[in-house]
Parts: sequence; C-alpha cells; structure tokens
Amino acid sequence: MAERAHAYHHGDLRAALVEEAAAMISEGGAASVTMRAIGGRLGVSRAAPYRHFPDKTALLIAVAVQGFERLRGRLESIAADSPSRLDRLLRMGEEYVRFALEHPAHYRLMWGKEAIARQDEPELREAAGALLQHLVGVIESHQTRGEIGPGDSRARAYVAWSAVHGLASLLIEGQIDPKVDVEGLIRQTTETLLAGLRASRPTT
Amino acid sequence: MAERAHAYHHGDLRAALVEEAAAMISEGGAASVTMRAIGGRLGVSRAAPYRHFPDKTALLIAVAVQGFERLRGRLESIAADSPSRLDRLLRMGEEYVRFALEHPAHYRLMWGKEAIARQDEPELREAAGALLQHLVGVIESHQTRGEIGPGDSRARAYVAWSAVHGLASLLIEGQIDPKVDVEGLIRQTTETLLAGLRASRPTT
DNA sequence: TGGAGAATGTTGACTTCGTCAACATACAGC
DNA sequence: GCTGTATGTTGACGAAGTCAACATTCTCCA
Repeated sequence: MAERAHAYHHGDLRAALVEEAAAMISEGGAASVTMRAIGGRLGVSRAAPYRHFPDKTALLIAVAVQGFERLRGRLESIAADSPSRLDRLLRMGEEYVRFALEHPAHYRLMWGKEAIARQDEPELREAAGALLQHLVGVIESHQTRGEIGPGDSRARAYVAWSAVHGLASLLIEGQIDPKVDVEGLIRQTTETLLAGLRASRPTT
Repeated sequence: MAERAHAYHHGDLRAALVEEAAAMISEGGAASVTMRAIGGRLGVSRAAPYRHFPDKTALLIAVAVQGFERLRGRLESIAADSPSRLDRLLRMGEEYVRFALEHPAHYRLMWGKEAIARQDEPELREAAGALLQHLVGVIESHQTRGEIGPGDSRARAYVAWSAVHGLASLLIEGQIDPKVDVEGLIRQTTETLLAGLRASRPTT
C-alpha cells in the first residue's frame, strides 16, 4: 500500500474535498457548500476538513484554482489543435465562453471575491496569471506573423480577456435575453474583438 | 409635517436602510453587511428592517437596483453632454469602467448572483434592462448616421457591454497588473471595441 | 518489533447570523 | 378620544463556521 503518498484514514481527503466541493457548487451553487454538508457527503465529520484547509475560504480558493487550471487546459489544447492561423483566437474565445456556460457556478466562484473574500490569494493570482500568460503568448505569435498589429501584447491580452469574460459573465448572470442566439452572439463578439485587434492602433 | 409620505417612528427607514447598506458595502464589502449591524448604525433593532424588506436578499437587491440606476444616470448624462459624434461611445465606455472603479463593492453586488441568490428578480432585471436599452438607443443613432455598420443593434450593444463589463470586472477583481496604466488600458479597450464595431460585419 | 510522536479524524461547545413570533408603541382618521 | 394598522423591540431558534480537547491510526526509528 505504498501507492498513495498519504493513505491514512481516508486516503487523500484533501483532494476529495476539492472534488466534492466543486461538485456541490455545480449542483446547488456556492451557497449549498457548507463544511458540514461536505463532510457528510464524504463520510467524515464536520471538522475533518480543517485538517487540510485552515478555513472554508481556503477550500473555496482551491476549487477556484482548479477551475482556472482546467480552463487553461482547454484553451491550451485548442491553441495546439488549431492550425496556427489567426482563427484559433476565435476558437479560444468561443471555448472560453463555452467553459463558463458549462460550469456557471464554478466560473462564478473563480471570480467571486465576494464568496472568497481574501485579499490577494497568491495561488489564485498565480492560476489566473498562467491563463493570461498563455493568451499573451498566442497573441505575440500572431503579432510576429503580422496578423495582429504590434504593440503591448499584454495590454492586448487584457482587452481580449475582457471581451470573453464580459460576455461569459453577462450570459451566466442572465443578463442576455434568452431569445438571443447565443452561439451567434459568441461568434459576433469574438469576431468584433478580432477585427478591433487587427485594426492595430499603435496607441498606448 | 405632511411632507413625507411615511414619517412614522423613524422617518422613511426603508430608504435609510438602502443608503446605509450601500455605504457599508463600500466601506467593508458585502460581508460586513449584517442585519444587526445595519440596524445598529441606524439606531433601530435588528428586526426592524424586516418591516420593510422580507429578507436580507430583498434589501441587497434594492441596493443593486440603486446601483444600476445610478450607473445609467451617469451614462445618460455623458450621452447627453457629448456631441452626438461617435466618440461619445468611447466616453460612455470610460465612464462605465470608472463607475465600477469608484464603487467596486457596489458594482460587484450588482452582478453578484452569489450574494443575492434569487432566481431572476424582476426589479433587478428591469434595472439592468434599462441600462441596456439606453446603450441600444445610442448605438442605433450611430447606425442611422452610418458611423457603425447596420445589423442587430441589440447584439452590438451586448458586445459593447461585454467589453466594458469585462474590463471593469478584471480591474476590480485585481486581475490586472497594478503596474499597467489603467487609463490607457481603458482607452485601448474602448477604441478596440469601436474599431471592431465599425468594421461592421453583417454577420448573424 | 514495538513504542513514540506526528498526522488525521471526532465530538462538544461557542459565537454570529438570519429569521420568526409575541409583544409594545406610535400614527392616521373617524 | 378611540380603534386599527403601521412600525419597532425583544426573546428565541436553527444553521453554520470554527476552535479546543480528545481519540485513533499511521510512520519510523531504536
């Protein structure tokens, strides 16, 4: 039984807690996640999670970090699969929004300083930073090819991120009329963004 | 004393509750708003708010609605002040982000289904809808002048809203490197958006 | 190999908070 | 002035986060 690094009473309860919390968030929203309920689901007591996380916030942060990592994973595989042409930026944008639509409560938590309420968790900062870095890299590669105008690549990445995050947020918060063609709106958003980026103002 | 419609014990406690809640949110975040604390600040008991709001969520919704109304007010005066040229869209975008930066906790609450947790409050929907409608009107006026390509004006409004909301969200959640020139980033975002809108793809 | 000490989990209790019910009081209008 | 309603207060309850004391199980070395 030397397989798992820590196979004490439960067997990697820490990882199970993150998984279970993520599942509960998906099922019943962040409000349904209580330390007591999460323990109950895993067959441990209410205080057991405190052996692995200092408090509930720390657990939620771990869930949020996991979300950023999964999202980045999806974007990276899109970037790798797609031909290295400009349209992979469109695909990445669409995939980003799709992720948010598939996991609305989880995505919300990733951004929910409200629920998380902790000044600048380094782990979270890092996970989101890695996502941004990937985007910066893709943008730079297109700048090299001259498909996107030159200039501060990070600033352009922020602009792109704003567009897709904003749309994702509007969608999952129910601000978009349900009668609207969502797929079309996603495409229009990414295309508008790309058109703007190509215009390549040398501003800033 | 026939001035106020309801000047009973306190004198329009309802309005005072909304004001005080908004102030507390600005000062200490939404987490600092408790029914007990809010009552204490106003010199009433913890249960007094329940004579005016069925529960805490209803009070928070009122605060969020007030936020949307104030934001819309600011955008409308920009639209009115600015020359009816295309650049008023830029100014509106900048004003939008500025509002969020000035009242981060309040803005967060306006979007926080997490904190609000109530399926489709009609009041909130309506307040946000009025904001959108104003934006749609401005966009249509520019389409009439041919400054923005024709097509579904509401879809274009969603795209514009996504861009500014996304940037505001990134900024207030601390996802933007503090070393970045914020004003420049705001301008670049609105300009990129406008450039994209002018490209006027007849898509969708 | 057997026990010491750390890692992990449990139980009881405390505190804060939202909320309701029962009670108290002030206002409007007849 | 009296009645009823609008408004506000107090006491209490349950849910939830969290800590301390205790219990159990694992690791590892003498």
